[in-house]
Amino acid sequence: MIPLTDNFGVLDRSATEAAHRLLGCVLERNIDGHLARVKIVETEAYDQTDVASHSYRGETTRTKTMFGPPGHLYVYFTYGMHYCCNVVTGPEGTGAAVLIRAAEPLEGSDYMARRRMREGVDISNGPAKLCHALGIDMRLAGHDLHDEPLRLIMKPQVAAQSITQTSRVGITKGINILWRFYLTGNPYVSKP
DNA sequence: AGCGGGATTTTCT
DNA sequence: GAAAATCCCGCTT
Repeated sequence: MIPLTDNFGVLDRSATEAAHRLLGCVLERNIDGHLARVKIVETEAYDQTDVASHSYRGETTRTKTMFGPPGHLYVYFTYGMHYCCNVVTGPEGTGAAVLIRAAEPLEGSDYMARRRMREGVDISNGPAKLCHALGIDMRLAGHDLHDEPLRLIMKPQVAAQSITQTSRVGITKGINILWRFYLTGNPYVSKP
């Protein structure tokens, strides 16, 4: 049954607002007969006005998903071996997206630990670790997060007082803006 | 606990 | 040709 209101509507906002709202939301991955569920605990915002963003120089083959509708998945391959995933936000056409940097396993942690060949926080305390744990690669590039096998389940907004806001990680440009958000004290945050 | 380098490929200068 | 929205291993304190 189709819900009366599409709760993905909150993603049709600026990347920074959406980055707030995505904290505490759940990613549900169906893979290989397993169900893996994780809670998002760390995010970063990017948009076309931002020198650190892949969308800064406009739409390209690589970044076209970022300029598409909110609620789809922008996946990129980096450092020759890692994948990272972003949720596209709004307004559509502005090249805005939120990097999912870390998440806390809720279900299927044994399966994810096996994929990662690691245990505990090392399962998913980083953007490439999370993608490895959930089996996210270019096959899911542009995927609509309403649909199987990877769904985003929106949750109520987390209280502002439990969110820490800092500079983003791993970039050399745009370090002056505080577009990284995480759940204060959560052990799965990549770099507290 | 902290630093340095290697892996490995896409993208831009 | 070099940097990159990273991770892992090994060496040094």
